[in-house]
Amino acid sequence: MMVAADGTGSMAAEIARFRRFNRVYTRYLGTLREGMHSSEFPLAEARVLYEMATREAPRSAEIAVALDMDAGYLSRILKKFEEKGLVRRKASKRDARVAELALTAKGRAAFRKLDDGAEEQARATLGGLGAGARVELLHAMQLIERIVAPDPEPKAYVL
Amino acid sequence: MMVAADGTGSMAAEIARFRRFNRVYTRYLGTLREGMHSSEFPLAEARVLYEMATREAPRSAEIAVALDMDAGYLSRILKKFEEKGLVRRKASKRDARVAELALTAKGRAAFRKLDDGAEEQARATLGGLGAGARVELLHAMQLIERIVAPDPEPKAYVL
DNA sequence: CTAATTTACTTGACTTTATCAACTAAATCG
DNA sequence: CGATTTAGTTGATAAAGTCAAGTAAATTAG
Repeated sequence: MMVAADGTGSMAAEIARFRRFNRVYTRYLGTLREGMHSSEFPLAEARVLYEMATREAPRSAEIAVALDMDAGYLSRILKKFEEKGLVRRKASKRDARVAELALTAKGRAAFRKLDDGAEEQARATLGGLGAGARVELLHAMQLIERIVAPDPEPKAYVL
Repeated sequence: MMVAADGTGSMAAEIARFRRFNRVYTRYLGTLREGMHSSEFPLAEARVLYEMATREAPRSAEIAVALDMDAGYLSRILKKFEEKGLVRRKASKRDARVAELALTAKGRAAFRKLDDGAEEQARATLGGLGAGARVELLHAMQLIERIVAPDPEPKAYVL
């Protein structure tokens, strides 16, 4: 029986490669040592800031969905941000249940700093690459993104 | 001035794409909700199990390096595993400082379960794809892996 | 050979993160 | 109106993760 004599690879081999990528990439992202090399904000907070900064009129529920994050947890983060003067919350006139969120100037500044850091880091990685490799890399990322982005399922097993 | 009228993209655009991939992928991996949909082991523990299961004679320091994980934290995880009967630790005859680690039968069983889950999950993702897309995806992953794997730097800013 | 250093890992002492259920309060539906 | 649903907050913990100090064995230097 002839299986995968071409470049296709057996299903088992494909699965192994897929999984290896996840391991390598989580390692690359530092998933296992949150905060260890303490950047100013832990990832969750940074991402909340990001969502706030890139939305017109951010609302808690939106952010929670976007980040797949517990609402209570998010609420506390937002409270903390408010105490630090990064975020303003005020009840919507329309619907008094919803809090209209906004970054303060200070919040925007904090975000900008993070954003610059991320930009810098990305630049450093891409910069060491050569135009060809860069194009390939970006192409690869876009491809993966298209496959993976629409999947809302929690991936419990990055192993 | 003509910039990137081909498919190349400006540097800024490339950076944006690179960063978006990281955001999408961390979301996909569920980085922001560790344990939320409680799988049997939190990611850190699962990965430790993985390292143990895939090494000949695992040692604590090796695993800590492989996973970029705090040694103290790892020590506790190992202790917990030992208490649960998943791991055996005994001092090396050679060097009494180093603990020779080994999975017990129970530990191997626990790993197998996780491993099967991961396999299953990977299979589900790949299975919904069609041979062509699958080949492309794996190819893309391999490419990214090659670029990213050798980089030991902690990526603080996935933003 | 002994004393200082280094290596390998463990422990104490916390701080942060994260979860989940219970709880207000406002809006909507029947 | 009363019953639900929706939005977000809180209490109560649990779990994760960090960092420094500590123990003990091995290595190195004098």
